[in-house]
Amino acid sequence: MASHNDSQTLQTTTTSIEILEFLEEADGARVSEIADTMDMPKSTVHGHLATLKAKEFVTQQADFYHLGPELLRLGNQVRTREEGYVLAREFTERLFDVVGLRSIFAVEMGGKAVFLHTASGPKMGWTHERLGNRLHLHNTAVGKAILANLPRMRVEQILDTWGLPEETENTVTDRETLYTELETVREQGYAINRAENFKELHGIGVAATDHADNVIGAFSVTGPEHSLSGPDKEASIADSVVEIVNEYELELALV
Amino acid sequence: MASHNDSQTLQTTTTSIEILEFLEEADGARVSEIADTMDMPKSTVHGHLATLKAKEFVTQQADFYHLGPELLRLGNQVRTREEGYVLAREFTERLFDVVGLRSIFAVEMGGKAVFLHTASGPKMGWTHERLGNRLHLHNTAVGKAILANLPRMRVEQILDTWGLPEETENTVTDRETLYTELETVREQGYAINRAENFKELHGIGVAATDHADNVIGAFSVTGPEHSLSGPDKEASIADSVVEIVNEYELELALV
DNA sequence: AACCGCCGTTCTAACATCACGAACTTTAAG
DNA sequence: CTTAAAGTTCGTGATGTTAGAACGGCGGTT
Repeated sequence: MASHNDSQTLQTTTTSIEILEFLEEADGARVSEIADTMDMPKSTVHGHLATLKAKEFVTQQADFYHLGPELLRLGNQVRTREEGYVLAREFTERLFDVVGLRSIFAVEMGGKAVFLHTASGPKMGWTHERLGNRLHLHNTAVGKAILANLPRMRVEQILDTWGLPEETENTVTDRETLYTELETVREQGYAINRAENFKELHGIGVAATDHADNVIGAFSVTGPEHSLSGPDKEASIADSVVEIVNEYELELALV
Repeated sequence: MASHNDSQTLQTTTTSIEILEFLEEADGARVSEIADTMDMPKSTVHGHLATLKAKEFVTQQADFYHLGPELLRLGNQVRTREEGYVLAREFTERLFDVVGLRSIFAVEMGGKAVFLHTASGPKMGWTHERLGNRLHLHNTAVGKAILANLPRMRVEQILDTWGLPEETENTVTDRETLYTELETVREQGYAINRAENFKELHGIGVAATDHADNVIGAFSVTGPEHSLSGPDKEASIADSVVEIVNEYELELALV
């Protein structure tokens, strides 16, 4: 099963992780289901599951395996590593209360935007399952807000790594165009996503920085075009987001 | 480095996971720090980190490694796997609003209580970092509430696995005593923790069940003795918790 | 400015360990 | 009761992992 491996990665660990990822999308599974789908012997799968179970990365309920609590514990550390991350939860909720649109807080990790908090009405569904998801920075509101506050060198590095993949017809795929847009973002204090990442989904994002102007992350609100567009509407919503971010930065400075 | 390993677990995966757990408690680390502490060659550590990084289980910031976003994504699935888990977030908050004491929602996994949601005031601190933590069922309010609603056979199985470790002088360490207490829990509809798990920390827990009386999890409020004790106080707080749980169960049935 | 030391990364060879498939056990179904 | 399907255990051979040394890069020091 070997073959030309990428550089220097351990196969056993890789396989274990792939099993975890399979369990995630399958929402739990049994040994032979995994073995069949991933084309491995049952005994191999069993060995991996036994190991993962010992560390509580998976739990077993009578022949059925699920992702386990230790993943939740470790994953939660990602969200609570920094004071600013924790505080952002409250302000994400507050942002939703004020604007009434799905609100998120995201940070940059490895050149992508990672969702740490989301808030939306109980009936709006699909809020939770996106935590930890990664999106590109060049085609999202949070992403552009963050990029606009990063040193030019870092931005280039990130674009070198990930490029500017076109995900909708509105995606900016040219560096120079992006650079001038980031300039605009710095001037007006907020970034806009006009369905550049997902069809019909618009967003307004604002970056939050600490006392030394280091970016912590960014807040944004998203919704269908009609809920965000119109010059006055856009400006007024952007104002609300900026205001929340200001309060957030203020409170963070006090801690 | 081999030696007498537990049964049939894969060492490579185990090592990778141990590195993750080290990163969790150290709040990030560098290669040689890990190598020193865990007594491994740097090259080995590097190989593990490279693998984990490729899967975004860790992120790298200039020689410094942190837990990565994929852990958050997978961990979050644990919290959102079932409808009832997701709905519980809102009711945990609501419980805190009503009672004003630190509130939690926990479920049973592998015979232990796993924290899925917590709510407390912004200034009460230390709420977040406990998600995913596991506590015993026999010495916590949520745990006893859950046990009281599980079939006797299952309870015995769990006690066989974990025993009844004594964590404070108040911990119930005798099975028969526990069984009679569970009987009381069923009668009065709520469970009490009188500093049986952690010094001076009391709690009141109530289990939530679905239409077929299967336990989904349990809500509880916790605080220092004086905030919960006194016959009338205890009863009135318990009433509040029960009421929240009733509303929760009702809404869950509607979905 | 050059040296030195520390740290991360790459390389290679040896051997421990993991993957595989067959045998065994258990559970469910007909 | 028989048969089937799924989970688990076991042994062996091939592979991938480990360990340690060598390399390269970075920062501090004299």
